[in-house]
Amino acid sequence: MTKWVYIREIGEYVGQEVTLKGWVYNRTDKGKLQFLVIRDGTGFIQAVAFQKELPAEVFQRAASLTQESSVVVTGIVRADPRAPGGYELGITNLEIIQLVQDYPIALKEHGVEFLMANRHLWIRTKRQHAILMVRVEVIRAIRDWLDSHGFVNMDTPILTPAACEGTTTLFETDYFGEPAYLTQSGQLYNEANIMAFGRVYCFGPTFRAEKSKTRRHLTEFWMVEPEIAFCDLYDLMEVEEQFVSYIVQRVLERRARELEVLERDTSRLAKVEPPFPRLSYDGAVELLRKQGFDFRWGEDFGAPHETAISDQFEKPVFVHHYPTQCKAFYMQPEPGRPEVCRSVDLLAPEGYGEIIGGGERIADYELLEQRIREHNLPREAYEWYLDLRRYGTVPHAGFGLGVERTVSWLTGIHHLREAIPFPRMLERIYP
RNA sequence: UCCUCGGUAGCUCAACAGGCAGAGCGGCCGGCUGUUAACCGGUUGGUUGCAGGUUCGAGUCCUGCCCGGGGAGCCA
Repeated sequence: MTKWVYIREIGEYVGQEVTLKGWVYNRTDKGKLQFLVIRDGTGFIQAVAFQKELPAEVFQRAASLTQESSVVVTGIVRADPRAPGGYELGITNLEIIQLVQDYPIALKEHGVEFLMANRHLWIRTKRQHAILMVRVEVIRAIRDWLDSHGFVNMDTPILTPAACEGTTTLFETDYFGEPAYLTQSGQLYNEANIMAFGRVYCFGPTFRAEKSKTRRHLTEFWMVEPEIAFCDLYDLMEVEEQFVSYIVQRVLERRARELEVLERDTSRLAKVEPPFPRLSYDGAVELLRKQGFDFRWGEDFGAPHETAISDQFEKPVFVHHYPTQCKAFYMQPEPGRPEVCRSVDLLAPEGYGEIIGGGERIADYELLEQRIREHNLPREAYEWYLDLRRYGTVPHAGFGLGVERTVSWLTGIHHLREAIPFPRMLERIYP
């Protein structure tokens, strides 16, 4: 029995006979010569079967293979410039685990509806595999950077008793006869956690029952939310630009092959290093008006506005000091100018929009209590949150980074439904 | 919720002004020792989203419904 190896490490076995276990991605029939593309989850490799060099039944099996049939292939690894990837396997034996009939997805063009209905199979294709491996790297980079910069992972509940931010729609569920809601953010709990642990982050799925039907929205998406005690708006922006730059450079370094499969132009990504440009909301409004937008001060930016702003910069751009009225109740107002608050969003280049939202939180008990009243929030649900300002309050800040939007930007894909294995969207919960 | 585009073979799409429902891919059969979503020849394949209506005749026109794409608002 020859050694079972993974395609990822095939280059280490040139000249040796090895065994691969995987699936037939495609077959090209040349009569007395068969080209098989085998995938095993770690990569793709061409395997070649010559009729002359094989027992008749082995060649016959190779010639009978259909797309996505599961196989165990043994052969000699050789470097060959004619093979995609530079290596190929000269087949010496082949066992079929299952011969597949009528695999639905051809390696041709398909429509969105068909592909989404077959998402469980679509993820096997090269392009989807590459996108999801970039996602893997983004998530690893997030954890590595935070873990090595004094943050501790302190996860927050998914089932919550009340809205974190009262405005957006919540998914309601039954909690032993009481209504409970799927979380929209772990931030409020993070604020409790920093008073115990200093620097924390939570990382998990987030749910928004918004009836949004755009390329930038999912109803279930993943968000990492760091929160820092003794931190103001300006400290926060420095953390964010270090963090995002690390993620980008790490993906460029370790997922170059995947970005090549995706034909991503990486020249702009390579420039993503601190510092990022900083633009106040006032400055952004001025910039928009210069470009001919009829924009009223006090409104939040829509997608076309975000794109117009980020197009002016090569790197991601911070927009800070939004009007207090368009941000959440806990945002710290700017001293001496209460109509704006110490919030900051990070807009990705190339039209990928807001990937981070965050800011400095209100530390003062009286002011926070007043805001809860102004926003008509149920006081009793926030009693524990007010305790954080009663017992040792400190200036603090935090942010949330959307994983799928970040992956979409880095991979250059058009729609973020491809940035998660099984997207949950409006009117779609299958498969 | 609103605006907009669409639904025809397993898939991607044609079908003029209402007049025999077609092609490519896939599948199947045959050919080829260097293919890269191979190529060549043959062949198979249809409740035109659903329900009504107009008409000698409807994929095509009308009404309602269902499903999907793109966008807006809101947000990461």
